[in-house]
Amino acid sequence: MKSKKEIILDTALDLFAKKGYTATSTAKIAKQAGVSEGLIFRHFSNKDGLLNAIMELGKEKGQALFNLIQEFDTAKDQLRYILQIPFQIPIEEHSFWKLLYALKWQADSYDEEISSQLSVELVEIFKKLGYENCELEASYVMLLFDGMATSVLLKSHKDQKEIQQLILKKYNL
Amino acid sequence: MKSKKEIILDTALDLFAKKGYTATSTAKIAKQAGVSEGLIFRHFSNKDGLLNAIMELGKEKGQALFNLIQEFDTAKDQLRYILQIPFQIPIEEHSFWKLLYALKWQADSYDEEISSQLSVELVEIFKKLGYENCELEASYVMLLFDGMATSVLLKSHKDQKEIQQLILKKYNL
DNA sequence: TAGTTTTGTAAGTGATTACTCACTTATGAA
DNA sequence: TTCATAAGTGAGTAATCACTTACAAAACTA
Repeated sequence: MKSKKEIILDTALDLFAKKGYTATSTAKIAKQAGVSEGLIFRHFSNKDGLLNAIMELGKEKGQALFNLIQEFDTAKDQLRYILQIPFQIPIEEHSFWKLLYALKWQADSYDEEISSQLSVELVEIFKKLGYENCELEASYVMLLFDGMATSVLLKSHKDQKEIQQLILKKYNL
Repeated sequence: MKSKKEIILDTALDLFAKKGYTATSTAKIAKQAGVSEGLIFRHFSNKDGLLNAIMELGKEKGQALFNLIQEFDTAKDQLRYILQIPFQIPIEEHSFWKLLYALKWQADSYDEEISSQLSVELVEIFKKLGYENCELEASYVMLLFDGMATSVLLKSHKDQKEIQQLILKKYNL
């Protein structure tokens, strides 16, 4: 059984992802979570602290996805894995990724840490694959990665398998 | 000289793009614009009406960019033009596009009209270019387009010329 | 010039905001 | 049992929210 703290975290993530951070009041979170509003501030220093806790938990799950890159032996396999990450984001984690991507457009972004790490790994992969301008090709894939994630998180799900195939084909994977 | 109505529109766009729609109060808009808060509601029915007026003005400017597609004779020239649109968004229109992309992650999106039109044109272009699966290739370019725009609007400006070149090269343009 | 409309302001409105406070209840160790 | 701490509540707080009202200045029209 989930603790009330966990319920608050889940509910806040759900509402932040659906309605946006500023558009979600602590009163609404408390009501939907079935707890008193005061309890939110017992567990978290303030509304920002609640958001930070959510992003910290989500980042750990995201990190797990990226750590798997190293498990693949060849650069080709690693690239194939990276290019399909956006399409395999678990349903249960959709809210977190949606919130992460929505927050990118506000002042403070939470995704720089993760994305810069991915960028570094991509450069290494393209070096191994013998590409001319590895940094540039990595930047392109980062851009493609953002586009894929946006498509998965916002658009309909029907053509995604085909698009995924097309992208892998473009990199001879 | 700009009318106070125009100053309100400019100021609201600036703040909405920087801080987000819900995080920007009508009081802050009035203060930065140097007008009374009441004047906002004299010119616009409510805060949503103000946003709608901004998006309507911006959409016209955006439409002008897309209408230029038809000015090019060959499918190749049209595709070349489309692929560089995100890189040539005027500085003065950055706020509008940033707001448009930020709002995509909230409930109601304003960009479907524009993007669906672009999608249709891309399918036609790929038909003319003899591509196998034109709808799929168009979806891919739409996704790429989103990634490019995001990169231009949020990231540093230094590598963008090179990325633009790379993308054109990938389509033999 | 007189009358009408438009543009603008200052001071409000009730509702909602994030957050606090005093207090009660549950948990667990000695 | 006792005592300390953690978990939880409900009723507050001042500030801010979107929006309204009453009224004045300015601009247009006859």
